Amino acid sequence: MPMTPAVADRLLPWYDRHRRDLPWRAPPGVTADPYRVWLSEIMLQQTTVPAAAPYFRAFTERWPTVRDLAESPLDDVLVAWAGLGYYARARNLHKCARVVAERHGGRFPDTEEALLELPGIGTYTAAAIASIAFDRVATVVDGNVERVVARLFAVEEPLPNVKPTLRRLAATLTPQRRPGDFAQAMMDLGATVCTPRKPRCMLCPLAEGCAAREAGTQEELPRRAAKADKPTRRGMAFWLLNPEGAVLLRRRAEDGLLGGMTEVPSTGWAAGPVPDEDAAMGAAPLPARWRRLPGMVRHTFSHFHLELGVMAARAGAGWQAADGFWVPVDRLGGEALPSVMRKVVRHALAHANDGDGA
DNA sequence: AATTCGTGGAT
DNA sequence: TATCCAAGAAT
Repeated sequence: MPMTPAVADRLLPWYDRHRRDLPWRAPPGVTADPYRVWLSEIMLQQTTVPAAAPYFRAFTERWPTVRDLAESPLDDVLVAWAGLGYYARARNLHKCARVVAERHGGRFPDTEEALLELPGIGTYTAAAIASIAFDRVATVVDGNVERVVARLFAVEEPLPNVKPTLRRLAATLTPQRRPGDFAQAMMDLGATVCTPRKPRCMLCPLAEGCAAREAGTQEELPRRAAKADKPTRRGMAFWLLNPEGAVLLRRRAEDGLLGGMTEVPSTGWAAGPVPDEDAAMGAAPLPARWRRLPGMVRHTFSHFHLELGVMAARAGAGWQAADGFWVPVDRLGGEALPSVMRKVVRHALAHANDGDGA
């Protein structure tokens, strides 16, 4: 068993020496802006630091305060979030900003309990904001902390079932002083030293007393239950270009996969083969001289693979689709196009001149 | 309680 | 190429 009270006493000095300078971090000793802490924590949910950093810079430059964000239309937020994934985060981010602006006077609540009531803020994020922005004693448990704790105590039971146990063990480590720094130190340790593969135990301030290291199981912990394999869904997308050089797009449903985002019209995505050209016609946004482009767009979502065939056609002047809108190809950067749809755009443009596609 | 929800880098 | 997985939340 590690000497739990000593963990923070060893980790905080390590943090003071190795603390990473991340875009959302205030200088040492300076109180963090709760808005920036909140924004970064939402962006970092299931997302790497390198992926989130440029989005964080763009958001804080464009929306310096939570009120600025609250006053912005949701669609602008979705455009800015496009490419970062898990788009419910962006919808909840906007919703949360409005709640904070309208019901909390533009200031984030300063307790875990109150933070938990806000959209998009769960147990992890509430604890992170409370500790980092408000110096509240809170147990912050993310994937890094789970890994560090599982190794420190040599917990053999697999995730995710063992999560409650890991949380209880983490709570025994949480210090009364500098809880925010301790939380960030645990996460930094997990990100840079106690890494998923090849942990650098020689550099670890907690190596002494680490039960997994003593048992030699540090590279095996934490164990994880086997994951279900991803099925493959397929569909056909429709690339329709009008005489002005604009492409037909539409908005996805507000909820569910890619909710509220912009898409190239397509058939549904389902198990089975890519629809043949005749079958796809029934789902085409408009009748036209549709032609199958060579190749396929492949993309992997959180829980399934997608293979998308692409058909292309030219629209006549003045054509309109019931639920679609036209966007000039050179202005697609201003649309809320998720990564999979940017792949479709790239594929269509790449093959636009293979025959009559363009 | 088990599913759903993205993306891209590392290995 | 295939798999893993990263500062999780909502339902």
